Amino acid sequence: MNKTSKIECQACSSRLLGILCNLEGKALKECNEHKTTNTYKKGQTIFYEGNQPYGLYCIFSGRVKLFKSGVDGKQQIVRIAGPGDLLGYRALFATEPYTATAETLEDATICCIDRSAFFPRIGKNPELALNIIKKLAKELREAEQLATSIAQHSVRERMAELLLMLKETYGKETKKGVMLDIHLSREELAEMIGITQETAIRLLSEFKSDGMIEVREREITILDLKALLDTARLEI
Amino acid sequence: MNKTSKIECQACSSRLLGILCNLEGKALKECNEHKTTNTYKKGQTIFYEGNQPYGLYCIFSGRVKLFKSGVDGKQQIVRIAGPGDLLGYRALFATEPYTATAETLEDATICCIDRSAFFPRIGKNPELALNIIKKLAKELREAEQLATSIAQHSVRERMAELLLMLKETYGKETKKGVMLDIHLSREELAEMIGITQETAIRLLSEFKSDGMIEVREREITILDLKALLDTARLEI
DNA sequence: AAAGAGACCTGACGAGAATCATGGCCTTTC
DNA sequence: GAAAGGCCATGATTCTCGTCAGGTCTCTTT
Repeated sequence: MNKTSKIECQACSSRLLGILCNLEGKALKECNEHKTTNTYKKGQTIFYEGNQPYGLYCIFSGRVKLFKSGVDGKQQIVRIAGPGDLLGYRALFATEPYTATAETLEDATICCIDRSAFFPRIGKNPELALNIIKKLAKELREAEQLATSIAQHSVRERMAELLLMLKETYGKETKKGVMLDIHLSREELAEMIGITQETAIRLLSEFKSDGMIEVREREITILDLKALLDTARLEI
Repeated sequence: MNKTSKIECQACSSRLLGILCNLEGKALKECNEHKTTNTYKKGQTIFYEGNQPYGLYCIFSGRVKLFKSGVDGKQQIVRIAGPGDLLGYRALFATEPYTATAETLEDATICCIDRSAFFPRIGKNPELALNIIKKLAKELREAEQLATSIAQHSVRERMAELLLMLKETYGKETKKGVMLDIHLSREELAEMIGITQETAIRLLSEFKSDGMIEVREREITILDLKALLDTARLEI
């Protein structure tokens, strides 16, 4: 992690993507004054599960995975965040320690806003409060969906679901099909849906030989969307 | 479901337990004027997954389970709510349809506040907004915890965890140990942790013969807390 | 009293997925 | 250039837990 020249909130295009999109004027200036900008290499940890939050992280560039560690070192990825997303706000608002570890999936630039500069803003800015509420509501739905999926679906169904979910956020149309523009290892894919690395590899091989996807290195392209939807057994 | 004589928010002791605890004066009066009070028999449905929310439910008495239905009718209970808790606010704020079905576990009295009377309040009342944020943050943590638990822990560990979790909210100290003051069927216990009814029954029998718990009908008493903690393999 | 429904309990069996083990390929490091 | 380590791949084996099937008990209905 390195401190770099500060990114100015006022001119930050990433900010407009996330919760802080409605901040302006004085509020924005104040945020800007109470923050530092850091760069991280791929694989670096931003904060650890169990630590006390002392600030709010706002991603300028790069992607970050949030995961919980189990007893035997096994990890469960609960969320992937990108530009404009905030990190650690759940813990901050619940005034609890972090319940997950944040680690960069790629080289990243991330700002850290001092908690004392941010917290009081919520009361003064209804739009900000509503944005936070909406974001939390969305993440709650997704978390409940994940739990239900792990509990009720087979590993094959879950892998198909995962690819479809990744497509929503990272899908890029190409001539062949929809390419997933995010590089995750087989192990990380596995950790998102609570299966082992070996099983994930086997499933991807199956999907590949079934002609549903194409895999080159870590780049996955969905060739047959309909077959994948059938495999996921999702209604609609 | 029956309409009954309205419960006055101003005099409602259950309200103080939940998100609406800070409401007062004019705001409270307005809420009170735009709501109806209904009574439900045990096992009745309050709202269905997929429906559009048109109001906010506030529990006066009784307990409610929220669950998602899977493809083959299998249910996943995502939360249990009681007096003072709000229902359906996640969907309301995310402006989505309900993502779970709400059904009473006991006879219950529940008020329904018109959405148009509640929504604008958030902007005007920072404490209310902060309460909602905190509640969502807490539920998000619990949902992520559930997903991780189902993904990483054995059924035996999960059942021990579940009993410990129920103890936090519903535990009543008795001479023998801590009695869980909530009546759930074996199937409902199973649906909370993503296992089958048969497995749940087997596990409870095991726990009983190991002397960790005592079971009389649907009343479970924890006799050996330490053993249960060991079984759950939770790090304190 | 008989019949039916619903919750609880137990046993046998087998599929699904984890675990263990091994090898290949590629990149990094010395 | 050899060694080491990370990631991917595949086979063999193990075992957890779901499925199926049958049975008891209680309570309600006819």
